[in-house]
Amino acid sequence: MNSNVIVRAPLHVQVAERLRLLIDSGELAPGTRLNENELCQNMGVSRTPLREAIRSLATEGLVELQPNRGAIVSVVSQEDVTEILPIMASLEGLGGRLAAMHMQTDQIEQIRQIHNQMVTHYQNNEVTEYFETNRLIHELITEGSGNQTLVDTINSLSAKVRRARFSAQMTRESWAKAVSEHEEMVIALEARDPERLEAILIEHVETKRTTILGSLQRSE
Amino acid sequence: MNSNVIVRAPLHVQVAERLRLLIDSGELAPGTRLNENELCQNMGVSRTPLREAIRSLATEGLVELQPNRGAIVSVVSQEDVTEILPIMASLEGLGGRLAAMHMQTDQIEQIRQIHNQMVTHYQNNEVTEYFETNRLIHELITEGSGNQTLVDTINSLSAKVRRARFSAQMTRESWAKAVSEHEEMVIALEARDPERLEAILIEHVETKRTTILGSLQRSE
DNA sequence: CGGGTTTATATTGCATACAAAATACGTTAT
DNA sequence: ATAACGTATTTTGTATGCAATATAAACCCG
Repeated sequence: MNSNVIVRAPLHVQVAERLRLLIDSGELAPGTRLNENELCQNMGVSRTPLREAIRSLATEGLVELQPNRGAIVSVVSQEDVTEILPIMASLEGLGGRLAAMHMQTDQIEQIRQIHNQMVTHYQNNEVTEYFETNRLIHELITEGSGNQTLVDTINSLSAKVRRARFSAQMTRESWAKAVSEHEEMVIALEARDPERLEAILIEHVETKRTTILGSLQRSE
Repeated sequence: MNSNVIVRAPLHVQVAERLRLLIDSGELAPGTRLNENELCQNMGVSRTPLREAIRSLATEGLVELQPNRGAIVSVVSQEDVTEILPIMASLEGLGGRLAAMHMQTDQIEQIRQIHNQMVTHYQNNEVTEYFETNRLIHELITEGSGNQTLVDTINSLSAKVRRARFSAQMTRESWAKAVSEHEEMVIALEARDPERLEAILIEHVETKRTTILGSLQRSE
């Protein structure tokens, strides 16, 4: 009998994870060339698993392969974000609708608590903590849909938008609006009102879109 | 000056394409083990590019990696389909809404023509041709959204459902319903009515869901 | 004869080696 | 001085080889 065999993840998976982190943190900025030898030395692996990892990231869309010239960290353009946000709106809306139907009461209570934390961070002007709790709430609602494929799809899209790093600069105004929408979200969830939660989430992403485009305007 | 340089795709890309075809056609059935040596010999390449291709397919979800035991063609379960269809509904709905706003008149006319062909195939009971024209119409509408990310996302999900091969057996009744919904779709598109087209598309995927689940019931 | 253990074989995982292409560099010619 | 060419170096692409793990087979013992 051995039911709990320990299978440590293959190297190429570990490497892919690490690369994902480096890209997500911005340590590997968009447009950066991935030099295989260099990365191999840094991570202490041979080129084979590294290259396998790069191929994976390429199909994920995180890097772009240039034949005979290696891979670069893919750049997320304004157009990309413009394309992605409406999709996110639909999907988050769907997730919210399903969550309002399926979530357990204690799970909803948990979200309420995290939401309250988020509001505190907002009031204290703690941007990083705000974004983190914000992200967590969206994640929990989506997971509350019970639809893993939906969670994966949203995550993959969300990662790209996040990497664009347009969202850092909110105006006081749009930030307030976002928080009030979040308040409404939790209320709709507590009332288990699928249609309402869906509508709010769609509206919420729309707010985000406006914020991002506004920030792009200002930065030109 | 050389603007039309011939860059032939890297081996691992070609191999991935070929594998995708084999899986999609059912030649490599779900659950089949991918033996590296065997495939290498068949395709006349070494293991390195083959393995890179397999990694790509794994992140696409077409195959499943089992550490130290290679890869198997992933099996699309009933649960998977149940998860995917609501997502498809949302996304196709979104695509339709955008398409109704953006598509050119001649593009809409083209869809009308293909639609008429499809109806003929329906009347002549030509199942294969029906499915093909059907698929083409959905593809054209989605592409009409002008949102490439949306097209890609839908295609990736759609591929999985198609691979499940539940949809082959429609009842006369559900087939008729599907055709009539398609008729409404084209009408809404010609009227450039975004909300209506979106609603029909969502309803249409719901019909598909019912059909598939019904076919699953019967096959038990 | 059957269950379990050992041994052999096959298969995957990773590293290295070689080939081809691209980039960088230096030289020459204008 | 600069542009263009050719060579050297780096970097990527592919193949092969070795180690580790899993599967299959043979064997032993009850």
